[in-house]
Amino acid sequence: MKVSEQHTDFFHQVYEIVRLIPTGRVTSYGAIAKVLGTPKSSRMVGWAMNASHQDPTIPAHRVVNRKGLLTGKMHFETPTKMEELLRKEGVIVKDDCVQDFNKVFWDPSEIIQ
DNA sequence: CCATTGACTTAAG
DNA sequence: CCTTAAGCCAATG
Repeated sequence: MKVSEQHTDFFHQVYEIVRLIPTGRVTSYGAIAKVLGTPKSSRMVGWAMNASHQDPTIPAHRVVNRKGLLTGKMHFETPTKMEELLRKEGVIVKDDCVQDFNKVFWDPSEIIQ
């Protein structure tokens, strides 16, 4: 494997997990980072999302911060695209914040078991 | 090469 | 719940 690629293994693993997020559910950057074994590298998850534009199959709108705040909405095609997509999937969004975050939150560690 | 930034999180006060 | 501070590391200037 070549290491001097644009995407590291970390990025690739982030993409895989994000793709596995069920419709109508969301998860956090930290949860993903934790599953990957680097809980302190949640920023890199966010950076991976920023680079995920190269791959449209990645539902980046299902990834929010630990408070359920749509911090990355401004990086979409339009600032409102993220919450529009979430609402379409049944996620209640109020003031850029996911309501009932505890209910819709999806822990990536469930698929690892 | 050094400094700053950023779709973050945790701990402590 | 709010503010600081620290940790994290790729990307950018």
